[in-house]
Amino acid sequence: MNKKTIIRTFEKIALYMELLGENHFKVAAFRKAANVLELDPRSLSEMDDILKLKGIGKGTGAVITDLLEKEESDLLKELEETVPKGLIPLLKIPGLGGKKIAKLREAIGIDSVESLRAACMAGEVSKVAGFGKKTEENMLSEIEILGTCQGKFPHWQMEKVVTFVEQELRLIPEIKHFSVAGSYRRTEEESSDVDFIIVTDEPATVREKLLATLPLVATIAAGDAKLSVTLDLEEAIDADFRFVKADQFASAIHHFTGSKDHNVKMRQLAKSRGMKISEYGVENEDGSIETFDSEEQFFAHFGLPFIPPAVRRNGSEIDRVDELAGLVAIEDIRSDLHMHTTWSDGAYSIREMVEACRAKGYSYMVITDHTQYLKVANGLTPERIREQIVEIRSLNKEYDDIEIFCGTEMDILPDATLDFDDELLSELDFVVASIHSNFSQSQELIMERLHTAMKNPHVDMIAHPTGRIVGQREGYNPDVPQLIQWAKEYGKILELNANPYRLDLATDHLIMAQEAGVTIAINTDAHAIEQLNYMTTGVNYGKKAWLKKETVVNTWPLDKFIREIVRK
DNA sequence: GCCGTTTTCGGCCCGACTGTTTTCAGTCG
Repeated sequence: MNKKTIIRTFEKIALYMELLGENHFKVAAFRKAANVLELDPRSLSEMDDILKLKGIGKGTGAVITDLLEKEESDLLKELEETVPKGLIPLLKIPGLGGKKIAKLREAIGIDSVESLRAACMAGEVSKVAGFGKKTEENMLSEIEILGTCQGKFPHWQMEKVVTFVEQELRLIPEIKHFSVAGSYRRTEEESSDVDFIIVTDEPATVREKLLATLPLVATIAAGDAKLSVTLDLEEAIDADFRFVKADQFASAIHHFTGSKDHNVKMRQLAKSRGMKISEYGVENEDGSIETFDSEEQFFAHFGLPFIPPAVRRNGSEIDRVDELAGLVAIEDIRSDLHMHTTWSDGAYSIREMVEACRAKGYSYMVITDHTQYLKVANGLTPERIREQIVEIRSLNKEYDDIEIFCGTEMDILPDATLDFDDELLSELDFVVASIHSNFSQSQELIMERLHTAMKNPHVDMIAHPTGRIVGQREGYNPDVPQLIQWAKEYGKILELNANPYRLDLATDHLIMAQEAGVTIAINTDAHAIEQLNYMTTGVNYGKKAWLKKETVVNTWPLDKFIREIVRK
């Protein structure tokens, strides 16, 4: 028995109870119990007091005892026997929750999406008390689009949506100010929808203009306080717009940035002090409403420092505010250690990349073009990289405000050898090693390849360690804990690749790496000047893992970088 | 179902919108 199984059992129980239309506090209690275990850093064997945890009581405790003693839960078994499995997808239909599903099941025996579709078409649903013609029609059309809706969209895809919507919003003069909120603002890897806060005194006008100009699949809700639509872009994506007055903005942006758990925790905190948080402000005990000029002031009202959106996750961040000051911030970044030029598959010359990095105020940078194995990327042969070294050394003499290091992004070959020999590697200042081929090899082989790179004394960093593309491919599935252990053992840097397609390593692995004392570099892997801006996304993503400034190599001053990395 | 320096019952975060109702329940974020 392990913790994950217990957590999943609680979640299943909650799901089944929801389908039965159970009291939602009861459902929430099981979800909360799952959450309590999730948040506890200890493994099951390290927890001798699991039944005494806050949030675990008689009912949830009995489930744990069952699982520990006989590997299964009587309660879950009973629920699985009573609740038809076909009901579960019904919860995905917008507008349909536990209560309504329970009612439909009771009244006309609905037990699956298929039977609901049939009942709607036969007009049986509208005969059930509390259901009308409109509900029936809506359900039917929701069932039709159920399969086509993707659900989650990666951050890089959302970025395009956000940019598009922002352009439209700027064209509406009645909008005084706006900001994206929600999971996108928190730099979540994936989002299911996109939220905007709009400051306006004329919500109805703005609403009508948005309805007229945005490409729409459907309008979900349209009131004076909010507009919910499904946008007709490359994919159908839901968007929420909230209309507020200028003085409500700070509270609204906080509220709609979430996360849900962060908000719950903030509200509990407020409540314990006799205050009440809503999206419009903070209500004091005497009923007066306080508003704020900024989110900073909002947090200050509760004696808290500004909590960056990226770290607003499960609520535990509120107990960790003392650590915030030490977290990596974009202002701390002094360099980018991974980028490409026209020498391989980049779009700009070395000089152009240097100028761009100078414009960012970096004090050092590394040019890391691909190596010969990667023919599609015009990878450098030993001869060409030696020429490149000469060019970089000479260019470096022209600048006294930035140090340009000679590096490489060397391929780790499928046969677990490296693309350059040690003699050549020793001529470089910084060596990045990475896998770009044969992703489908066994984990054993993949790890052998990574081990070769790790053991090589000239290699400084492993780039995009898992090879994943968010929402598109899993990568080559390395044993990351083992990789972290090697990084510690051989003193190698692991990368947080800031390209929004990659975000690799992922949050949980970054946490693990930092705990193990492994250094991280946040790099853009830029193939063009604009992509150097990925650094912001990368840093925000790193905050999710509570990466400290000193953990992140490219926040180090130049002399420390030379001392500990280049001359190592 | 869980919790309690307001402690064994009554509340649990809060508000908008919709569709069904004639004052509100359900759903959603």
